[in-house]
Amino acid sequence: MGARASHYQTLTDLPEGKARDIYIELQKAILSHNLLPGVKLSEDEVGDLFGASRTIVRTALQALSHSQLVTIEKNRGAFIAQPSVKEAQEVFEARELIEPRVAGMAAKKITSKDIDILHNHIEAEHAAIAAGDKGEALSLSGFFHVIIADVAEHEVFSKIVRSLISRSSLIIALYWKRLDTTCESHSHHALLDAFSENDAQAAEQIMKSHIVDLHSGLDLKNHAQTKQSLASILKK
Amino acid sequence: MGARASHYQTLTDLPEGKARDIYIELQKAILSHNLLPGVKLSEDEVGDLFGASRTIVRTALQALSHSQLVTIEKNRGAFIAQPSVKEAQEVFEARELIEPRVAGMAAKKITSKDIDILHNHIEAEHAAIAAGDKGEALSLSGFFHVIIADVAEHEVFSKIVRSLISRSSLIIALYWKRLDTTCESHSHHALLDAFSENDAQAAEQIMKSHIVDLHSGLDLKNHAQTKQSLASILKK
DNA sequence: TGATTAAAGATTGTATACAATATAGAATTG
DNA sequence: CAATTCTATATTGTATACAATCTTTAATCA
Repeated sequence: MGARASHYQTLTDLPEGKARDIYIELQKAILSHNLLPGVKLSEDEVGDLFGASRTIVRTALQALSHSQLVTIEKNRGAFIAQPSVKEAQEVFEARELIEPRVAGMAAKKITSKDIDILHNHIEAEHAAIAAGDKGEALSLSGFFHVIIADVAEHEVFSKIVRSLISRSSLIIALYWKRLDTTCESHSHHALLDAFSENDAQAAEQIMKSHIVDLHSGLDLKNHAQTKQSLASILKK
Repeated sequence: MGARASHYQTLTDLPEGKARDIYIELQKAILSHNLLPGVKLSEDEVGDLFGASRTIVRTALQALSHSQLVTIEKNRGAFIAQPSVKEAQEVFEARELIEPRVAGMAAKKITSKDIDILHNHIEAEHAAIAAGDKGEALSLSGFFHVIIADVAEHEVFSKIVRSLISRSSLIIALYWKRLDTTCESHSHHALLDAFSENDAQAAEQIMKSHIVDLHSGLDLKNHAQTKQSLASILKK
């Protein structure tokens, strides 16, 4: 449970300060589907919302743009990114290559403390589902993968995985076709078992099929372009 | 030959304008080892050099920071990044996983026009070596890998590869131990052969051992921290 | 002399004013 | 009435002024 908050942190290298705070808040809203693809992030609006000047807001928005969660169009402004079908394919192809390797590395290094964290994480996910908070559940299920990358203690892979998972959240917002988001828990439990036994090969295998399964849950024909307002939602 | 310039472009999503120009110029200087790890990039100095205001310079520096070519320290400024030994290891481990896959994909999609481009690229590399321009030669040899990623037509992998190769340039500046930088040409030629025959497996295999070989050319014990001035060099 | 402190200078952090551009609405024209 | 042009408004792009912080130098003290 307590481990969750910390995982919103590190997609960005922004130094501490308001810009970083804004980055993290917006990221949180995006990953939990409170801000949907296509929504405009006006500099003034964001600035008013967080009590920051446009200078600061721009720093945060540019950082989000570099993380590919936001698209900045010249003279038009910043919008929540809308990954194309091709990008969606590619992101999951990349995950299918990289995350199994990372899971294997994690299996070799994992400690009992890490296993506890992952276990608690799964429980938090269940709690969120029980509470009907789909966005939070989705966000948690993504961070499960991030924690694994952290366990592997490989910063380069970890950053790549973070980026791919963030983008997956946008992709899921646009293209997810299944009604149940809970089906994944099975894979996550299976992973946990493999980790407990330090079985790198099994972890790798399970992760691979887990991601293939997620990939197959996308409907990559539908183009669901969205549009909606901002301030109302962010003020949780 | 003509293909070269275009490959300095796309590590950044910066919209066209001065900030992007500055980004590209600084990147060029970094990748050709005209700006070495540790060098400070003062906002005023860069601004004077390019005739831009600090606002613009900061945009460029922040973008470079997100590409991990530059490190920004709060209240201290921007410096050319100095990858640690651990980061160096990790970057090459990532390359060993990702680039062979990308090479395999490229082998399946490559056209005769692409092969010409790669061929010309190798010749340009030779020419640079003959002209004694080591920095240019190194830069070109990195971009060889980027071109392959572009041939694979996989933007997600391509961006990752670009990022890893850029960082490799910094790593080589700090840790390269061999005297000959030309040894690689053999691998590049071998790759070209595999591509010509659309032999994905061979391409994958050759790329893997090529990167392992590059990795082994690093001395990951020495810490060579550098320091030097700026404006003199950038004014080519 | 060596170390510590204090002041001066230089550099980055932030807010804001103004310019350039895009957007939305009104007026005009066929 | 539809389409287009024009005008007013709102939004982003950029430069600059001022504040906060760090760095360097000088001065002080043991």
